[in-house]
Amino acid sequence: MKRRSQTETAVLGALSVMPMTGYAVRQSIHDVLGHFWSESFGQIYPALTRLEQEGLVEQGADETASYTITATGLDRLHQLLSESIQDAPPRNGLMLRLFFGRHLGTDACRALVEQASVDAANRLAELEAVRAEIAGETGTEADQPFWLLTIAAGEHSARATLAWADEARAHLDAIERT
Amino acid sequence: MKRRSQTETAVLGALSVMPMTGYAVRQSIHDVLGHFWSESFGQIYPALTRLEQEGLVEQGADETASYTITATGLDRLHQLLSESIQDAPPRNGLMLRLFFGRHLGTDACRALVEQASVDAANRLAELEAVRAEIAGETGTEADQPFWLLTIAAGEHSARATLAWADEARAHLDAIERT
DNA sequence: TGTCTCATGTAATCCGTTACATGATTGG
DNA sequence: CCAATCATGTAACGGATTACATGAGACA
Repeated sequence: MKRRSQTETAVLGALSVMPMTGYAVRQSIHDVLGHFWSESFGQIYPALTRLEQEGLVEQGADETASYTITATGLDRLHQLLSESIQDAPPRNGLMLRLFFGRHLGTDACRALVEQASVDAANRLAELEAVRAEIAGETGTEADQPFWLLTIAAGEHSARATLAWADEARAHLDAIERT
Repeated sequence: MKRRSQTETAVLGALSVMPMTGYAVRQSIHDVLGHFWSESFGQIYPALTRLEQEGLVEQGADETASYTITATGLDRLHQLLSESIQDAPPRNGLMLRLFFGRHLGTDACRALVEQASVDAANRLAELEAVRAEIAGETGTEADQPFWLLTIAAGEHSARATLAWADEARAHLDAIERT
């Protein structure tokens, strides 16, 4: 089973919130979904062209060159979202390094754990900022409860990393004492 | 800055534990590191050829066709592990769907959350099994503390997912009642 | 004898990033 | 007026999966 690109899902999703230019699509995915998703211009612009050819989005002929999602586009979005999740194979660089940590040394491992801990703390702060940002938006009230769902997931994940880092620190000390 | 493949790191790492065939390299990465890393044959075999040409691994000319890591190979492994982590851009299919959950409907979202919860519970069980498996191994005592470090990370992550799922269930109920 | 696992490899294909190219508009 | 941001695209490149092809040995 070949795995299909999910770029069009993300683009249609972004346009389902409000009409936007391609640039703004990238912007909003990066800013709001950034902890869970990413798209590059090299994907977004060709995708928009395809979507327009299929009549799923329309480029506002008015002064704003924004794209608007059509009724068919909304149908398609629903359909795409319903498809089974295809997860990318895991590739966790931190875990790869720690797994072979014997060859890296406990000090370097400790540094990696510290870095992960700091990153998680930053992520927590950013998620808090995003939460505040979307709560202040108007016109997206119906979407917000779902957005908060994903933010909560990010927060749980970040806090889990912090807790693990504490454990790992002690663990590494114990390794060194043997 | 172009992003280099980390396949050779994974392969050298696997061979640093014990000599193996390419098939067994894939096997052990899949079985033990499976929650954090993955490699396919299409990557492993060409990588082994390259590594052999560079003198980082040697194919045992004896009856076993296993590859053995050389002293230079160990140096290279250390060096590769020390390089800065390059994280793949995030692509979380579950979060993408929940984020646009308004178009998916609360019932479908609930099903996604349930699935994630079940998956996390399974992951927890598998990690427990891996923990038991490696604890019983001999000849890998020096590596085991580091392996346990990664297993702990997986467990924290899985438990965080379970906790989030509980929260999400309640959250979705609240959405529906409005 | 036939199927399953072990074992090695290659070719097609695609996804996605990065880099490059270009231009309009805004604001200090 | 110059820099930064907004805006749209394309081409090159590389990484990785998937599928295909092949064969040996085990074992039932």
